[in-house]
Parts: sequence; C-alpha cells; structure tokens
Amino acid sequence: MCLYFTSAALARKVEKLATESWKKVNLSPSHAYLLMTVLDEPGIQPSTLSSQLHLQPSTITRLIEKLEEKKLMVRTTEGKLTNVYPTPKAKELYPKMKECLNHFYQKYSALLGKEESNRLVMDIGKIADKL
Amino acid sequence: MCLYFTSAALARKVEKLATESWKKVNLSPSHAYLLMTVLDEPGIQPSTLSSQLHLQPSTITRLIEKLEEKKLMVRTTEGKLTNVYPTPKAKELYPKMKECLNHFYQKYSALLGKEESNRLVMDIGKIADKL
DNA sequence: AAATTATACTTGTATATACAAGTATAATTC
DNA sequence: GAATTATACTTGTATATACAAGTATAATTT
Repeated sequence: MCLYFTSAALARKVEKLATESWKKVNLSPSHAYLLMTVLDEPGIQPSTLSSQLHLQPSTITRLIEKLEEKKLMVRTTEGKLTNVYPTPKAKELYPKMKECLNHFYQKYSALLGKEESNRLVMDIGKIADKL
Repeated sequence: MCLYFTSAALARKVEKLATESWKKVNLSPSHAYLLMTVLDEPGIQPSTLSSQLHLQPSTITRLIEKLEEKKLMVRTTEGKLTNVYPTPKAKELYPKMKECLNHFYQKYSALLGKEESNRLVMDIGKIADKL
C-alpha cells in the first residue's frame, strides 16, 4: 500500500461526502469553505485565503469569481491589495451553512467514530504541514 | 480545522512529492502506479484496476490510452472483456520505476519518520475504506 | 429463443486545481 | 529619483478526475 493512493483516495471520498453535505446551499465544498472564511473575516485578502485554505492564488481568484457571479461576495481593490467581503445574501445564508458544516461532521464522525475522526483530522493536518 | 481541507491539502502535497519522484521516468504518479500494477499482473482488466487504484473506470480508460500512446502497454479485447499487458519497453523500465518508488518512500519517510509514516499509510487506508 | 437486464468499457463533457506568464503596484537599491 | 526587484493578483492554458450517457457483449428471465 502506498501513501500516494491512500491519500488521494481518502481525499476523493471526503470530497464526495462534503459535496453531499453542501448541496443544501448549492455550493461545492471549496466554494463553501472559502465563503465561510470570508464570512468569518470580512475584508480578508486573497493571499491570506490562499495560505489558510492551502490553495494557489490562481485557484482562489477562480473561486472568488464564481462566488461574485452568485452575488455572495464582492472584491474591492486598492493599489495591489484586494479585500473580499460577503454580501448580505451571503450573511443570510450563514445559518444554513453552519448546518451543512455540522451535517458533514456528523456524517463522517458517525462513520469513523468521534474520537477517531478528531484524531485523524489533527494527525493529517500536522502531517500535511510537515510535507 | 476540517477534514475536508486537511485531506485535500495532504493529497496535494503528496501528489507533488510523488510527481517529483516519478520525473526520472517521465510519468505522472497515476500513470506510474497504473503501469506498475500492470507489470505486476499482466493481463489485468480495467475493472480490476479501477477497484485496486480507487479510480473510476472512465479514468482508467484515459490513463491506459495515454500509456498506449507511449508504447508502454497494449489492450486486447475479447467480447466485453479487455486485458491489459505491458510492452517490452515497459518491462525494461521496471527497475527504474522501482527506484522511483523507493525514492518517493525515502522522501516522505525522511520528512515524517519511518514509523509515523507507515502508521499513517495504514490509518489512512483503513479510514478511506470506511468512508 | 426473444426480450430484458446486467456488465465492461468508452466517449462527451464538466469541474477543480495548478503552473507559468502577464500586469499592476509597491518597496528597495543605487 | 530612476532602475530594479518584490508583491499581489489575474489570465491563459494544461491536467486529472469524475459523472452521465453511449455502445457492445453477456447473462437472465420468461
């Protein structure tokens, strides 16, 4: 067994679970997490999003574009800096998003056990940082 | 912290490490693992590859196409069944591929520690199966 | 044995992410 | 203060993977 396929397979399965959980608000998981982050830190900059979400700046740009189209966030640019803000529509959606997040957590912790899944998240996080 | 981003981030980082390790034979990790599997089990069928590599049948088809273009494997079809065989060129490449595999393992176990990384692979594998 | 269903694979198309190059602004160096 | 370098973001393009629909063959049902 090899780390390459196990980690890729895990990511794909988790992605599927997450996709299901976020369907209620009609967002893909990465859009959803990006939006949650912006809701938690209005005015956050793409570069910060990039490092927090472990995604490349170009990917962040693409995700924001989509969310702007959906009228869920807006960008303001001054000089070379950009700030991202949630719209009222996004703020309305917040409670439902919390529910989705919770649904996702319930789902995977039911499959793996609360303790095991918490440990797993911690372990994977630490390891991803080391690589 | 959330399982979604940790698992995705881990997978992306592992992917990068693996890509580097497989560069010597000019193959992407998924092509490389598919070819290794075919070298280990000549005549293996796409459906078996699909379940062993945790990839969809359509993805397997695409990977095989690419490897056929590179003259590293051939398909023979009889009825609805297809068998996949490595070419002599692939067999020649085998020792180098083993080296890449080893390089990859050395790389990540150096970063994580042999024990920890072995445990990790086991854990992740088990968990991916549960989901 | 004809009709239906199941299996195995492929093809059309969509999505996510990344890399590399491009643009614009700010900071540093000389 | 002009020239260079660094930073922040965007755009062009490529790759991996998936889903859904399509095709061809085999198995099952009736």
